[in-house]
Amino acid sequence: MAITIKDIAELGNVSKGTVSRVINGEPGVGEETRRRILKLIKELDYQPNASARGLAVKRSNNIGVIIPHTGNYSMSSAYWPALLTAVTEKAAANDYNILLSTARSEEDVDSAYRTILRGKRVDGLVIGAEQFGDEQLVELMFKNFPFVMVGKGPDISHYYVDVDNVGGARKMTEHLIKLGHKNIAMLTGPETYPSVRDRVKGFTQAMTEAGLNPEHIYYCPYWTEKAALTCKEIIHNKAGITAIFAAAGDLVGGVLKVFKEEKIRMPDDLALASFDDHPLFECFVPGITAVSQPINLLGEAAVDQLFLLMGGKVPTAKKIIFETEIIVRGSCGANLS
Amino acid sequence: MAITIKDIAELGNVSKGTVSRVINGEPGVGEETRRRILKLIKELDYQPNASARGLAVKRSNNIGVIIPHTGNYSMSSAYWPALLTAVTEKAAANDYNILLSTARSEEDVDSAYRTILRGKRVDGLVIGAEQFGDEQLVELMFKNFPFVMVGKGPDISHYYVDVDNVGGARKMTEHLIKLGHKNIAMLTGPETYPSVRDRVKGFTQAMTEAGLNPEHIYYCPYWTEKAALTCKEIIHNKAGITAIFAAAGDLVGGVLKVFKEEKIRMPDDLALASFDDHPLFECFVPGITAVSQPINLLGEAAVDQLFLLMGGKVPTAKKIIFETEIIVRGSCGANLS
DNA sequence: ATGAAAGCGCTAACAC
DNA sequence: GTGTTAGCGCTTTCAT
Repeated sequence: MAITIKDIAELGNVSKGTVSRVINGEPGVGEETRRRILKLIKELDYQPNASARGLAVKRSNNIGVIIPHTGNYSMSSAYWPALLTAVTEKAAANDYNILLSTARSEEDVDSAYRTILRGKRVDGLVIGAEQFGDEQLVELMFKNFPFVMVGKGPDISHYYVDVDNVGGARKMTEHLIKLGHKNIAMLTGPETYPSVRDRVKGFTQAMTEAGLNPEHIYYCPYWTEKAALTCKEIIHNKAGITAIFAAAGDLVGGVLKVFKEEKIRMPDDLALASFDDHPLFECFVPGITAVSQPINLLGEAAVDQLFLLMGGKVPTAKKIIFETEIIVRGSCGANLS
Repeated sequence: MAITIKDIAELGNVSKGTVSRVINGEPGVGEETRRRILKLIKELDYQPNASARGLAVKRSNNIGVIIPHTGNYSMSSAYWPALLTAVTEKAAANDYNILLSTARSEEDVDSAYRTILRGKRVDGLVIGAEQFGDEQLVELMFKNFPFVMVGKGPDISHYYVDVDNVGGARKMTEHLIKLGHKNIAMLTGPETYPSVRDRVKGFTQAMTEAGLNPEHIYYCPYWTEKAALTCKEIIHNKAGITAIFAAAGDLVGGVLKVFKEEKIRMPDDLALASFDDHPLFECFVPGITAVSQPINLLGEAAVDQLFLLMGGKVPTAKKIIFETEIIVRGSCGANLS
């Protein structure tokens, strides 16, 4: 039988109330008493029961994380795992645990939503944008439940953290242009995603400003096989394209596979740039130039915001945007010294 | 204010007890009543408070997962994210949530241990082997706390799931030998890890049986930079080595980086094989031959075992071992049709 | 089939 | 400074 606050109280010849005060570091306990109880707690290796405490204070000390099904062998991007790690660490530093929910389908999202959110299992939520539908988001907002999104959500304006997708895509496109590419194709995710739209915007801006025509934009689900198919389309449309900007880590695998199959050499036959970096990218010959996102910062900022929200405070900023960095490698033709 | 069982009871003109029975699908409730209460629950969107229920039944319906810090951009392996996904899914299917703890250091492990395990936050634990020290494992066993390890733990004999590391390494080594390699170096993890020892064993067996000398075994932490350094050592020791067997996904990045730097071509200059597959491996030219582990199965089996343990049952097998599969690509010189 | 009531382990308000 | 007590929302006997 596990040891409870009552046991400690009896053994220490004090009341449960006093023990509770000691546990929570509250004032109003004699120095000697406190020391004695603390010693007892340590000796008996007592830990307060989380459910009981949760019931009493109406807090779970858990924060829920809802992200897409990741770690799947079919995903070559390390984005979500990295984010999860950052969030978990930051939460742990604040004495919060992570309740995880990975969602593959719409129903998963909904069931995650029900089990995790309801029943006060969590005090707040970090949600991978694109995971929730508008209705659910609206419901959360309506209930005034604390949550922050990672990545800009649908249309709904709520607290979120994100990278500067427009800027990142723009910088990369400018880099490509500077290297002499004029006919650049953009391979990107589903058109409905705000992040996709922003990346397209950045691409379009850079192209237009350089007097080039951003006509080759290919939307494609984040799915290797489909990316490969779309890549083939790009290659075979004979539009004189010299560079492909794969605007998401998950798409790069598909492109690389096609390059391999069709013996396309980077950067001479075709240049390749990625939005999202991966440790293996620098192992390719040439290395794959990529827009690198500060995922740790995203995760930490998300948790910071969430804690503010959970504390009933109003964060100063509704969104927190981080800059990206281009990691120049050889895949686009840069002259690497 | 959130709606409680009391509200439902009053609105339904029944007692809380009856509502409780309905919620939990227990018998002893009239058909009409049950229907009525169910309807009410749905209408009011009622979800029982997890803490309260946990307190009453002494179960959290959470299972804890303790794995190494993953998703880190410095890790090129998808092993832990994939495992986490599988575990989460399987748990969700049984109405259990995942409480995550990623541990970077020894202290992290200990704090994870304290916060998660104690206080009945979780009813059981899935632990990435190599995460816990012997003392903690012993403590868990002593307390008779249900847990299963993924990967064989230190010396302690407890329930675990794993792949056949000996067999996998052996198969890969035989593959290498069949392709004509005689002087093969094994680059592997820390010597203290049971999985490492098993892989070394498999390698040694295959070499010895072929009349070859398994003398080139290099132990190295799972850390890209160190792997690169060790790889250079292998290359420069001029022992006439023709193939490197990197016995963990995390090491492959280091090797590839060196290959790139030193312009070593696979498989002619040096062959490369990996233990652990990754979606990007097939994108390299040539593709990287790898031992593929059935990570999903591992995760599911771990949860299955854990549920048995949690149910007070004694699983029929103390360990569950899965076979690996070699994915032959071009990096070792195979003649790909 | 259903209600009443005790109790799970803790916190918090109030007393002294 | 410390004890007492009343819940928190649920399950679970035990009556009826």
